[in-house]
Amino acid sequence: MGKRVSDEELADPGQVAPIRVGPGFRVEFPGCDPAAAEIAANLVRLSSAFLEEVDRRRRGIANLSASGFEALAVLDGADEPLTASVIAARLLVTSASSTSLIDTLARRGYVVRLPHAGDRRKVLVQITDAGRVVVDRVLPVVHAAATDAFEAVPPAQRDTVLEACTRARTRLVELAAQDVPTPGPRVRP
Amino acid sequence: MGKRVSDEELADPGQVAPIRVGPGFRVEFPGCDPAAAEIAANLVRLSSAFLEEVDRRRRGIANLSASGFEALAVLDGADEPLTASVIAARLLVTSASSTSLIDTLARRGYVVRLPHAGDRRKVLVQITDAGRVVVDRVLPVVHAAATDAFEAVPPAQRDTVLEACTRARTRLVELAAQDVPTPGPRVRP
DNA sequence: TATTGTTATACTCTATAACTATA
DNA sequence: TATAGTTATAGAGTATAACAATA
Repeated sequence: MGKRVSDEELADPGQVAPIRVGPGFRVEFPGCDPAAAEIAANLVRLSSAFLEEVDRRRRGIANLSASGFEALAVLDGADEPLTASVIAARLLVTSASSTSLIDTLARRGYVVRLPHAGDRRKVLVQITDAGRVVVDRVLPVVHAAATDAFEAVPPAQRDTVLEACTRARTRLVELAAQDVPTPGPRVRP
Repeated sequence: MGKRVSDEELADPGQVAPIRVGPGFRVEFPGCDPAAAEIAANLVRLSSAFLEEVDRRRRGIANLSASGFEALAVLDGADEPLTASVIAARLLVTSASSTSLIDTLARRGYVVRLPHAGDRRKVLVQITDAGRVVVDRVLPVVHAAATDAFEAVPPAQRDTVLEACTRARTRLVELAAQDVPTPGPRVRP
């Protein structure tokens, strides 16, 4: 039978409303800001909807994961072969994951491994012509999806969104350097 | 040796700047909007940074994937047992993935499977007390992370961000219903 | 000794397809 | 026949740990 789509998936009546939290939020989660929760929920939902659309458009181009496309784009943009560890760092994955990702790309003929002249422990990963063809087809698809999705946002709102994103990311960089805080308990409704 | 962190990860000088596209964008990707590309990049980056922080805070609570936590939250919020297919629909996964997810949750004692009284093909999934304990610990962590990350966004900007998110999501719902467009070619710089 | 990359192990998640038991 | 859920299969991704070659 394979993939089945259940009832709920068809429930969207064409109207998209902002995700809001209920009126009991402040009581249920003392010390938490309902407006912040709403911003977070809406941003995450939007990001995943956008990535889904990108993925849908990308599907026909090559059978690669998001990381696979990203690695190719990084290699194409670098204009020179990169070591496995540099790729791992750019993609924020472990060296082991990087190895398996490069394995996949090499198996498909999108990259080749070259010995590093100066340091024979290192491996240089070079994008092939076939890999460049994939990048040339993928990047326009991604940017077209962005254009289609965000041209609905008026220019006046764009700077505000960019600034808000930057503020929040700045805060997240700080938070990541701190210990995990213990939040107050949930007060069940 | 295990997980190693490479040089580049330490490269952040404490300053977070908006992600911008280069001046050659319009030439390289004809018909695409550089401002849209910037919005998209910044939103996706922010969303993933936020989810990473949530994941970091969530790690100590239970050894579950994001889908695992989400499924528990859905079951907790529903206030009644849900069928496997309803869970699959809420989480936007296939019925097969739902089965394996429920397997994992059941193995850990966070849910139990019950027979459905009316329709013996169906399986009801019920959250256990142990599962509720996990939800009670996870939700405050998520909302605290949102509060910490987004309190840096001034209230005046919040409504704008929410509105922009909703506009873009509306557009993405429309796009998802259309055929994948063929974008113009990339003009290599 | 430290570092680079690979391998080994184990688990999760994904998708598709076939299968069962019901309806 | 159609539906609900499971199982089978195959692939990709994750993390941790151990390892060989090289520095």
